[in-house]
Amino acid sequence: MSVSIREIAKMAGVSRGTVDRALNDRPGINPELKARILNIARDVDYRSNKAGRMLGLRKKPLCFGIQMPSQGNDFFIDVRRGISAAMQELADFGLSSKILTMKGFSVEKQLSQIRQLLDEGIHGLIFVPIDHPKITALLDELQEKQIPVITFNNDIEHGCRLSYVGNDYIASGQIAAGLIGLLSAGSPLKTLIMTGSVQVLGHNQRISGFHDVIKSDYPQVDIVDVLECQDDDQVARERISRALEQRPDVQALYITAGGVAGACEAIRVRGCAGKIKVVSFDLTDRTKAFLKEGLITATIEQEPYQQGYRPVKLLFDYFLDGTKPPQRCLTHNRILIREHVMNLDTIGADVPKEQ
Amino acid sequence: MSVSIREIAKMAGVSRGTVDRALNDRPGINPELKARILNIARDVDYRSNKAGRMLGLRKKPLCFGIQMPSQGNDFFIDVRRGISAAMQELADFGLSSKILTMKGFSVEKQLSQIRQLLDEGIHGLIFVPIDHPKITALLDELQEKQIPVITFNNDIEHGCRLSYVGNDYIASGQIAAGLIGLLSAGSPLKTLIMTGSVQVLGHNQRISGFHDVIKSDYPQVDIVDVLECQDDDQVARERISRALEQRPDVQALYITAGGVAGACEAIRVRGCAGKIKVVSFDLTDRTKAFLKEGLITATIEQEPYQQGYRPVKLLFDYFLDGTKPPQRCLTHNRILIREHVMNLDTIGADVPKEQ
DNA sequence: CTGAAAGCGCTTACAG
DNA sequence: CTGAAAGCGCTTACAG
Repeated sequence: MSVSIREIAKMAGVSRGTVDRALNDRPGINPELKARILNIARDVDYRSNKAGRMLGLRKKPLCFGIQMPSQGNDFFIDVRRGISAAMQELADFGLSSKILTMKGFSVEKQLSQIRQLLDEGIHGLIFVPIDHPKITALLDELQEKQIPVITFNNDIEHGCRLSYVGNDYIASGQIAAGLIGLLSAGSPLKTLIMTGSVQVLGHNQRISGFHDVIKSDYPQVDIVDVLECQDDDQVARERISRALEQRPDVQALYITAGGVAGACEAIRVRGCAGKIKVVSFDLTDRTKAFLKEGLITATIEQEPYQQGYRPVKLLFDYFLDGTKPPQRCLTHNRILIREHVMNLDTIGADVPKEQ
Repeated sequence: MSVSIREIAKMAGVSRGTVDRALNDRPGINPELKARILNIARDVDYRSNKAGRMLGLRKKPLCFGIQMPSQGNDFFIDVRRGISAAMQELADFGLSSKILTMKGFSVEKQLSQIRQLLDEGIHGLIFVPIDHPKITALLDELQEKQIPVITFNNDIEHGCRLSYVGNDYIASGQIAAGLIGLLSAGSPLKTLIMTGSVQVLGHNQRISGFHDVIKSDYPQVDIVDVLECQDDDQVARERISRALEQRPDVQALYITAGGVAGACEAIRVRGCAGKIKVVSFDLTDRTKAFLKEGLITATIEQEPYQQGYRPVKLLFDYFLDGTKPPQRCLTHNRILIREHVMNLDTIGADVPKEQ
């Protein structure tokens, strides 16, 4: 509980309005006076009180725009839970949001949806960027317009945003390799990789992180092939089925992205359930069922709830305080095994579920 | 953004003070009038605004008492980080705290420290209870005095508290069993258990959860013995050393509590590093080093930061809103392997570390 | 360029 | 039992 604006006004012998102008870089104040006030504020280590600002916010309520490729993608169910929770928590402080979603990754769609949000009037933007020059250009434009941006789930290589909340794809690939290594128990293990698309940076990073660790620490693991399934279950089913036919010696499958259900079904049909070790990512309802069944050995989850919750909170705090979040807020790579999902209780205190 | 108290006052044709008396069960109001006001509030779905209440709080600032056995226990380092973060976040709303800590588990010490906190004047209590009738009795007394309590890290069987934040010890034992089962790769695995104390409920639950899963799902795993080390590294070193001498066929060690460093040193001295699979709990600096070395195969962490952060937040919200938290807020059982700790980045977005 | 007033929603003494 | 006023810290029009 530090000093209030009122006390600084008293010390400087001016009105509270003038102190406010000095502290918040508002126009219309004598530069010398401003400097004097800022000095006093620094001396007494003034920090604006959140409760006061929060109440004041209701006069000019904030609105955030959110854009994401969540349609038809179960991963985003928990993301949306996180967003809703944060919005509910902050609704009392006047925060509202406009959410636009799309199916799949289309640069044009993303651009037009963000334009729409801007037209409708938003103070900040939260979205899952596609790594494309047009999006980078848009980010530059937003910076000009003083609209802060937080990316989540996927980051953008070049382009300025306040922060990124999400997975470190290289690290998650490394952890997958560590798991496969442990599961090998020191014996040779022929491993197949199924990836979503070689065009997607994150998928490739999950392969390169995996590859590096296998090469340096688990030489007994032999990567026999890398298949692509375009995140499509049907394609995954066919490719995996064919691969197992051609290579009956495959003992492990590492899936970097989508197509998990298709791959698992192919394994089951060939009678290999439980014989082939499967490591996947994320935890959809289908993945959960395969874990219970013992078909998937382990899955690595990336805290989707937090990926929705945190960006909203961070952006709000930025408006309230000017608090700058870290450049990257990495979510934890949660290894989940059968016993995690057999027991509903073990969800984690940060992920409230409906009771 | 719902209606304000002012609007309800207008609808009821009374003053705001009267509405306040009705809504907050304050004395001195005509019962009929109160009922009428409450009806209106229900009709318009009135919810008090947090920002308003938060600002009002500064007149009668809240103070929480915190008591825990953190002295000389590295597990509590992250717990304290979580507490500090929550306190800093809420300082603007007038919250302060008094923290008393002890070394080990003494019922008398715990009682006297809590008495001291009560004497100094606290509005709510957060602590790690010892499961003992005297503590249960104290909880009853606190309920009489209307002082809400949140337990964390350890719960108390009988006794009323607002909520518990911490591990589900049975579930964590089950997950440890799942890990050992996977590491066995289907072959027989002679496994030794080292526990802290057979007097401690949590330690026993970690054994029984482990036992149940092994029995039903991994019959190839053979539990050869259960040793006790009193959470003491010296004792652990000796017991494990002797056990390995007598039973050179041991292939895995499951450690339910403390003494991890002692046990690991014994394994290293006997030249069994990497040959014996070790599963432990929590992540101290020493555990981290053994994971990097490859001596510990996996450790199960229980979100210590959240165990400090959440209770403070939940108790504050309770005072602000009357929001009742769930009976139990379980923290996630995080399986950590070597690759998690090789890379500092993968900490998790909910655990801000100093950069 | 500066000040005085009103307001955000809720609570709390103080009058009546 | 009820009301009118003042205040929590900050912001924002409106005067001057």
